[in-house]
Amino acid sequence: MTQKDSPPATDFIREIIEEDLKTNKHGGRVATRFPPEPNGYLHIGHAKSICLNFGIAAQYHGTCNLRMDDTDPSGESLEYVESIIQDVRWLGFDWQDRLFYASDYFEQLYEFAIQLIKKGKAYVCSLSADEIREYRGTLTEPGKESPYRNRSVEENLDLFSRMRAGEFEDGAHVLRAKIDMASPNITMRDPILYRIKRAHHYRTGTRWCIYPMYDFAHCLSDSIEKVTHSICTLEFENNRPLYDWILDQLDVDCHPQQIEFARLNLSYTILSKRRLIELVRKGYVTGWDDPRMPTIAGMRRRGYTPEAIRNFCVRIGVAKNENTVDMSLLEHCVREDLNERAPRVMAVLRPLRLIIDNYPEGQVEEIECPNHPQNPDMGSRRLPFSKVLYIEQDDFLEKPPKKYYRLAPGREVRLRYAYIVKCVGVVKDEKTGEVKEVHCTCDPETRNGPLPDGHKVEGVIHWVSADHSVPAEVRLYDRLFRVPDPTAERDDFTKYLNPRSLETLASCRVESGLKGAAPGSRYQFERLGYFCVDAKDSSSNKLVFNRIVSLRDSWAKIANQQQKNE
RNA sequence: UGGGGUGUCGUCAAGCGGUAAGACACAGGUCUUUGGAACCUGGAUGCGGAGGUUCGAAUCCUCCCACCCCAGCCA
Repeated sequence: MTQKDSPPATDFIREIIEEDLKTNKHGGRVATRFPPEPNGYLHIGHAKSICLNFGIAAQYHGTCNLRMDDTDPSGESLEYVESIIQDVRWLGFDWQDRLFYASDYFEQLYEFAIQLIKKGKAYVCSLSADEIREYRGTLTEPGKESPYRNRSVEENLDLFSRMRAGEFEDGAHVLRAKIDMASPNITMRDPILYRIKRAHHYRTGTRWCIYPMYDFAHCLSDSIEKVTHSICTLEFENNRPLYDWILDQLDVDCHPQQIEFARLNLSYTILSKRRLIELVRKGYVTGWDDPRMPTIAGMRRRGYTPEAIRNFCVRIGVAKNENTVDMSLLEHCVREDLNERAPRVMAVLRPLRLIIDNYPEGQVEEIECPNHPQNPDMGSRRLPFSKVLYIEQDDFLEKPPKKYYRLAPGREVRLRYAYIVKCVGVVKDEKTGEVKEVHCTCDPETRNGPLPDGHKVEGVIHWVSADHSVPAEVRLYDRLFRVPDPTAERDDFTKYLNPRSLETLASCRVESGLKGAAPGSRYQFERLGYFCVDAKDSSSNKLVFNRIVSLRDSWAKIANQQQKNE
């Protein structure tokens, strides 16, 4: 972690841990774990959990394990494992040699199941899936006991070992805990512990045809790893009695405490694995690392920094309230970080030729430009200035509205770090009326200094020398969805996809120094926003930049209001 | 109509019986060679509602209301 990360705020989980430390509940030990299922990529919601678990471990001098919760072979894969490892590491966390897999515990878990059977606390049930559902009862009605509930220990042992041996069809039997079919908590109505599933597991291959369920595997995995605080999300609150029940029946020397917190929701995006997979599979995005995705991989490619994401996770807090955090807070954290560290650079996204009529043809001056106006330590560079420049199309308007103080006929504007120029003419396309060129004169006295008579120019615009700049493609990314909560209505969330979430600008011009920029490096394009060299598509022949986030644009706000008032 | 949770500013979120932190967003302003950044100011007489206890309640009690989760051989 860097120093600029805010100090970890306290929260109810840390309070519990501090209390436990005070009472020496776990011998002063703090051990957490982050247990993703490798069936999808990690997203910003996982980042909250990662920061919580690893953050707590670091803060209290404990440990945090990375554990693949891979108990359901369907959908799990090595690709996901590798992405998870990469993402957690990229976020800045280290589990040293404690990368674990629930699938590594299959043998132990099986033994625990035997123990349960021997204690008369589990039985093999031969009801069909439909029957089990019927027997389970409803929210308001108690369930019925399975006719197989009172099989003898011997029979259960025999059946269970034959389940493992592959003697039965998928679904023919399950192992169930013998708890209470009348429990008001449905989780406790003889929950299924093991199912027969002939599926290839990405790690254990075909060694197993029975797989433990989450409730059975999770608490025991925690216990095996000697976790002290098992932090999970709210939807598992109903499962906590079962978590405790299983550990209470078995002969284990570690009984972790499960604590639940509210998962993160973010406006203008979705954070459900199922839906993210749908976006990828149906091609709404280019992949898990599409820069519009709320995945760690997507945000990394977009140019977000781990520091910004960690800081965001600190600032959103940890509590039990259902919450939807404003996307603007994430964007704020990204700007805050990048403002400090991104070197400034000149880039013109939508070029408009600006010709300085009174500037000598062929003359080139070197203009000294600081790489960061507030931080001289970041040095400076020299930018070529010449008669023909490119400026931003937005920075010239023939009929400027009120409060517009950029270039317009007869108006003056400062070319950043260079001269003040005055617009003396416009060349338009005869047919379309489109402005093709802007002609200006410049006052040689004003080079990078105040006007001689002291009067100031309000507008400052960025520029690039036509002959000395290089072409680039810039991808302008915006929010993935056009509404704050795409899943609010029951209908298809994809209809709320923002059609303008990506705009590709193919003929941008950037200062030539950017030619050798390393993939992933981040810059502020002056007055526009923060951009990074796309790690996948950019090359020395074809520069490709991603817009990470725009600068706050108070002119856009004014212009918007003016439009509304009309 | 069962059980488990949660309700404090637009959004997060502190508060733990002594008189409503902070952040983002928003609105004004200062400054400015980024309409950026930075800085300043403004906002809940109010804590889901109604009662009660108390000198004193967001904090304790009672009742009510709203929302979320649970009926996968998913996690």
